[in-house]
Amino acid sequence: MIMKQSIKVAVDAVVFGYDPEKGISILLIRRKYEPFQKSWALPGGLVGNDESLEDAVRRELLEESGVDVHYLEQLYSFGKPGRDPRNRVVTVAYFGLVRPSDYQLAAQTDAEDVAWHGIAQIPRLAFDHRAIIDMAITRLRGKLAYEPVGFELLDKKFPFSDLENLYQTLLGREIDRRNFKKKIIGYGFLEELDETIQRKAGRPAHLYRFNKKKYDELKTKGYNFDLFL
Amino acid sequence: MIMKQSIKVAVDAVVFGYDPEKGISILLIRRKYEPFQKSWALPGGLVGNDESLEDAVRRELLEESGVDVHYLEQLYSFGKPGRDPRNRVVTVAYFGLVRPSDYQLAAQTDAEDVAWHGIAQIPRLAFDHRAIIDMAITRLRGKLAYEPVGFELLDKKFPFSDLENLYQTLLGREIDRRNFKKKIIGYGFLEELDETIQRKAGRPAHLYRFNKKKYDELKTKGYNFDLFL
DNA sequence: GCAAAAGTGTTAGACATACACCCATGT
DNA sequence: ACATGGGTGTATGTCTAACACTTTTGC
Repeated sequence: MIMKQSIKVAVDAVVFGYDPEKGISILLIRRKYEPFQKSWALPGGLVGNDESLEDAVRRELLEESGVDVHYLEQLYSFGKPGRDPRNRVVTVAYFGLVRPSDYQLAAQTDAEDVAWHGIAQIPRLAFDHRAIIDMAITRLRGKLAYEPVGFELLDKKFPFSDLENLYQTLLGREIDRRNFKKKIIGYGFLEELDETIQRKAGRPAHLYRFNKKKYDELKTKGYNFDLFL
Repeated sequence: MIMKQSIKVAVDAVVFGYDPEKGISILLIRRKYEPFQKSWALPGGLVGNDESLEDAVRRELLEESGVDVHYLEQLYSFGKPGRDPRNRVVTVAYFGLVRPSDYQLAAQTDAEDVAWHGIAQIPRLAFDHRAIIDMAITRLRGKLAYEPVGFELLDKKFPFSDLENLYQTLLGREIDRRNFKKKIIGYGFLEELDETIQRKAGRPAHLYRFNKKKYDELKTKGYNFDLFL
C-alpha cells in the first residue's frame, strides 16, 4: 500500500538560558556543512539506530555545543514534507533549561560556532527552526504559570530580585514585588541563606536557594502552584 | 559517524469518546497481522513518504476504524529502541476527541475489528500502547482544568447534566451542581436552547449548545479558564 | 546627602465553597 | 403518591490585587 518508507529521524534542542543582565537566551550553533552552511540553527542531528531519542539530543548537544542540560523535556515533533531540502526528515524537538554560567561553550563536529542569542535577536535560522523556537517560547511561558521553572535558569544561590526579574521578563510586564514574594515564600520551597550579595549600588540582598526536595514533596501531594500574578 | 539510519516513522491515535451511560472510552482496533496478531492496539501505522504526520493519523484512523476526528492534537513521540520487535520504529502519538454517536465503526485494512473500550477495561495491548494511553489520559485530565474540553465529547445539544457527569467522571469525584453551573454559565460560551429532553424519569432538562465563536473570542482576549471545582 | 536596590503589611474586593429545598415529569 | 432527575440563591471564608515608605549600602 505504502511505498518503502524513506524518512529520517532527527532531534533538535531548544535550550534556554537566563542571565540577569542579558535576559533570556537560546543556544544556537552555526552549521559547518550544507544545507544551510554557515546559517545559525538549533543544535541537533540524526538519531542513532540504537539510541533513544533523549540520548540522541543529549549527545548532539554535548558534541555541538559542550552543554549538558539538567532539565530536558520533549517539546513537539515536526514532520511536514519539505522541511529539509535533502530528504524527508521528522524531527523530535526537545526543550531544555540551563544556567549559562555553568558551562563554557565549545563548538565541535557539525558546528562551526556556538553562542547564546537573546530571544529578541534571533538571526535567520536554518530549516523551520524559527517555528520550533516560537513553540518553545510559548511552552516556556506556559510552564511559568504552574511550575517554578525559574530555578533551573538561575544560579544555585540567587537574590530574590533575580527571580522577580526573570518572571517580569518572561511575562513581559511588571509584577508587584510584595505580592510575588509573599506567594513564593508561602509555598515554602525556597530557603533563605545567611549570605548576602551586592551587585551594584543599593542595599545588599539575601541569597536564596531552591529546595527541590521540599518542592517534590509538595508536588506529589498534588499541590497546585499558581505562579501568575 | 553514525551508520546509515534505518528507523521507521509511524503515527498512532488515542481517540476518546464519551457516552453518558458508559463513561469515557478509547477507540481500539484488533490487529489482523503479525506482530501482535489479534491483539488490541491503537489505530495507527507507518507514515507515507509525502504525507504530513497529521494526514497520516487521519488516514489511518479512517482506514482502520471509519472515524474522522474533529479534534486532534499531537501528544508525544515514543522512540525507545525495542518498542517494536521488527524494526526500530519511532511513533508520533496523537490525541483525539470525538462524539461516538457521530460514527459507525468499520474495521478495514490492517484491522480485523474495532471497538470502544471503557478506560477502566482496557485489554492487554500491542507494543507500548498501554503507556501511550496512560499519557493520553493524563493529558485529558490536565486539559480539563484550563480548556472546556468536554464540548468535543458531548453531543451538539446536550442537557447540562451531561457536562456535569463528564467532569465528575474525569475528575473522579463529585462536584457541586450549583457552583459548577454558575461558573460555566458565567463564562458565557454556552447557549441555552428552548428545547428540552427527557431521558428517563424526572423533570425534562433544557438543552445547551457550545458557542465556539464566543469561546474563541474569549480565548484570544487572553481569558483564562479555570474549570476545576 | 543622594541615588540605588532591598525589604516589608494592610485593606478592599473578587472568587470559591458549602449548603437544602422545590419543580416537573413518569410510573 | 412516590421516585427520579432538574433547577435554583445566599452566606462565609479565602485568595488576589492594589498600594508607599523605610533600610542599607556606594558614591
